[in-house]
Amino acid sequence: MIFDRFLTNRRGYELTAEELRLLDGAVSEVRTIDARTTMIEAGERVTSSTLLVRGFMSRYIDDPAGLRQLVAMHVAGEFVDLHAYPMRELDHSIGTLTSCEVAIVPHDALKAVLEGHEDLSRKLWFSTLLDAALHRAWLFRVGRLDAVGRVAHLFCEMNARLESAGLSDGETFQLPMTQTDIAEVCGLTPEHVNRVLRQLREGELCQFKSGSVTLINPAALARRGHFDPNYLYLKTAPKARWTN
Amino acid sequence: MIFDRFLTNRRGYELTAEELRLLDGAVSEVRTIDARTTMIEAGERVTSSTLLVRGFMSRYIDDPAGLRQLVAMHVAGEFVDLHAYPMRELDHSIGTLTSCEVAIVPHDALKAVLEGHEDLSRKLWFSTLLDAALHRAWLFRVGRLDAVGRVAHLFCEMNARLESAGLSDGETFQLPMTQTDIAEVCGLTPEHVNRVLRQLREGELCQFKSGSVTLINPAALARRGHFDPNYLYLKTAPKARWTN
DNA sequence: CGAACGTTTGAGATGACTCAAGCGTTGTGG
DNA sequence: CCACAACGCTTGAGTCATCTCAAACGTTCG
Repeated sequence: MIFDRFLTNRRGYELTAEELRLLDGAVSEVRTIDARTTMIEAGERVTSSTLLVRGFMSRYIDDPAGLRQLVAMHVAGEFVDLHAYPMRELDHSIGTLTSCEVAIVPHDALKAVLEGHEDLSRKLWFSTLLDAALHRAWLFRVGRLDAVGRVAHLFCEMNARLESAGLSDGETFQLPMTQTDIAEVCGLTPEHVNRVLRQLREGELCQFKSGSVTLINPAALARRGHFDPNYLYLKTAPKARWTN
Repeated sequence: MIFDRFLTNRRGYELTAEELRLLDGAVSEVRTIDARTTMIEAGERVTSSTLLVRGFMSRYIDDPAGLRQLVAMHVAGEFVDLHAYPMRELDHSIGTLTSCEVAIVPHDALKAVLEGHEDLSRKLWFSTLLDAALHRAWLFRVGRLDAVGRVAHLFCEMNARLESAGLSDGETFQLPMTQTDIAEVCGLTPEHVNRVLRQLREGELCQFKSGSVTLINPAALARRGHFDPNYLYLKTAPKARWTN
């Protein structure tokens, strides 16, 4: 069941068995993509969307001047570019961080499946708006938090999302990003991210080492990052108690 | 015709006369809201969406610590919170900048109208994803540009959007924001915005005075703000030639 | 073994912030 | 109709967070 993890633990949007079957039936192909590969280039016309089955992907805006800003991270179970279905072409690029397994859903097949299934359509619509909600939280992060707060916020978010996907125990999880990736998420320089990580470690809030995060004091980390998981629309809050 | 301006000048998404009629028919009420009023508080359950007919609105995230980050600006002709239709409750607040005229579209009525109208549904879906594309561009702005670049980018975007709405001649337009509003969009302090505006004026790029922007050198301003209007999905590019 | 890449650390520069004060405008109530 | 409060704008001085540039180190992989 390819779509097994899709929209699990989301308030009122979980798929029925029938809907799961429909989406699985729309998959044309499952394939593997190497790590650090561009899957879709900004401006490309797209005729299928991609469900991430295993691995980590990111979406990013590249500037002619060479500036890069990550605008989204994706974990297993998420639709990476479902927004390409209504939009047809993308304003940003999409690539893998790790080696990834992805399921391809042609837009023709998707259209056929959605015909007459208004509930499922709304759930898919919702899932693209969830990404928008994350964009907003990311805006708050880079617009209003200091460097330590930004990284703390990112780690809290990834923990919550990975926990929902069954990929974090609420304490330790794989996050295969380089310090440069973190910098491109947080609007910082890689050097400064390095110093920030040391501060988080020395402050005994969390540890980041070779693509793996350990939360030492999750509540304090959440406080430091002004993190409130509400924007994730989860049914059950992350295990770690965020509110104090 | 309330929806007259909705999705005009968007590549391949303009409404047919029939669709326009359908949407207009779903409006339950048109009313006026005072300036500087909160229309929807974050976390509220919402059962209708709002088309902005006249005026300026903003969406923002407020933090318990008092930090505020604007995540969207809205101009006449835009659906301010159509995403509330699939999402049911919002992760952010919505308020007016100026006095506004808004059209209320109850979700029941909307649902009835969309039943069987897959094309219109996709256009509405698209319009919510357009907001997400703007979020991404805003992320690039605050994550990767310096203060002057951020304000320049904002002015370029607002010019392009207002031009599409028939509210900018490509040179001068109303933008009824305070310097504090601009700061809350750009992730800056109001004092620094003041200095940035002086720099833009003295560099003869643009002028901002009592809620009105005048572009003096639009091409140079766009360059300074690394502005590329592609993410707006416009059919016709803004009048000012952005590419040098 | 060497190249490429990611991480770590340092020193110095600087852009943006903080705090503080003064000015102009607007709206309002006495 | 004036006075004053509230608000937004402007400017200055000093501080600090983050950046830039540079170098060195570790690890991985061909």
